Amino acid sequence: MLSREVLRNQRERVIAGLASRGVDAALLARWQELDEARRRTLVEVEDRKRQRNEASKRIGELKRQGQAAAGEIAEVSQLKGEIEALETRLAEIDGAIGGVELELPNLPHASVPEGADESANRVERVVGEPRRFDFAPKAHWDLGSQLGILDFERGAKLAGARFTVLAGAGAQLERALIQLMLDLHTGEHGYTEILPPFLVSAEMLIGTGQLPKFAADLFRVEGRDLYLVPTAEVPLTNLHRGEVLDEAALPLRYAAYTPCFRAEAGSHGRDVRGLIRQHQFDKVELVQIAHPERSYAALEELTGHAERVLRLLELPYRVVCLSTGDTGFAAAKTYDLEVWLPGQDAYREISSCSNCEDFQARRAGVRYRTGDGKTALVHTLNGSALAVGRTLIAVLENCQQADGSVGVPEALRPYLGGRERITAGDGL
RNA sequence: GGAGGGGUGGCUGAGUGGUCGAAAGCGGCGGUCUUGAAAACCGUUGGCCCUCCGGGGCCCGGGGGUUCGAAUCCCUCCCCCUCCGCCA
Repeated sequence: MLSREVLRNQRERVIAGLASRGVDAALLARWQELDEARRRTLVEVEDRKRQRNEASKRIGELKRQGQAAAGEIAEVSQLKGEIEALETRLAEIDGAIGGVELELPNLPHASVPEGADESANRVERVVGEPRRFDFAPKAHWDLGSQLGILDFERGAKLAGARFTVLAGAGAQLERALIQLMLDLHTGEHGYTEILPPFLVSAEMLIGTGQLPKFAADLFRVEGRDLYLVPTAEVPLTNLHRGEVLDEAALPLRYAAYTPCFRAEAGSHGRDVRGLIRQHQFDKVELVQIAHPERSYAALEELTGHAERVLRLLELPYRVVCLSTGDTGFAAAKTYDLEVWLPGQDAYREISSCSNCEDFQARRAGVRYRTGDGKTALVHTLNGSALAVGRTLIAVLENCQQADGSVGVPEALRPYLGGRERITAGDGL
């Protein structure tokens, strides 16, 4: 949510920012109309209430003195009707303006490249060099199937398309990656590990911005106000919902492993093969709740923490700053980490690190107390570090050998009982 | 799933229809005293919204109702606690 103060008083910035993200200008005009109506009505209803309160007070005094108060009672009765009507109107306006506000995306940071889609994204740096193969590298779906560690058929049998079974060394590799990432972030990067609920209420999803706009991407539990988490960002960012935090405690850093569940109604036909786009995948997520003055430094730091995993695994990647049109709903600035996948001869997204500034904090009511005793909204950041399924893909494709086996990266071996190689027969 | 008891300010806790945004204590902040600190004493101490910057409105778990008037009465939802049942 954008602040009403900004929406009212920084018109040009808001118009330009929303336009660069492809938001219809009519939505903003509608907001302005509602805001004016709301304030008019509020002043009116509050004036009536003041009159009513004064009259009620007089009634109390008169009654205590044993005097009649018929005139005052009639006055209040009259005011009551007026107040009711005004409050009904105010509630309608509030509902409407709140609805508009929940649909408005965050404004992009000044450093974000302008553009309608990913073609305008800016490559910040390229790290590591794609390995040269002296054989034709396979895609992970062939590699994994042949090793018996990825079973797409049985995944589909159990739950349908976009579900996969990991078996044997595949399942162990997934678990090892999770462990490696959590150990790194908690041990070296100062994050507190959290194991949150995997189901959350609609309120939490409104807090982080998935609802009300993107309900179609979520799995909902039938008959309940509960959703499967699409990312641990949701429970982690909402962890301090409604709280006033101690300024000295900032930034708070949280890391969590969760499975993530995405219905992704709009993705039919994209990445249908392999593990890239699944209804269920594992992710280790980082969240920082930061002081507003230090949130952009925190974004660089957090992105570095995600990169650290790729470096440890010796996977080539690049860092991309998303353009205004490609940046997600809640974010002001996002870096994507794209890992090199030799099987697809392309860089593919493996992490997304965002500064949401106060956009989510306003929705979720996360504040801190300032030096002068006031409260102010925190800034929230989140990043995948990393998407585990895609990391597994990257390991398989980058570390594959001519004979179809896969070498285990050095850093991962302690988590796999010293195993150096995955070969046929290590799965189903 | 069944039975009962509760949700009041940073915390403990009083308040059962009117001057209650709310006693008291603790904590916090400021001051007096002190070489300094503690103790003692005095004062102060919630949030949100609107504003013609004078002020005004709202908030006692959420929502609704009764009433001229609700922290207080009624309905409903949520959460917490105790006991029983079930269960990993």
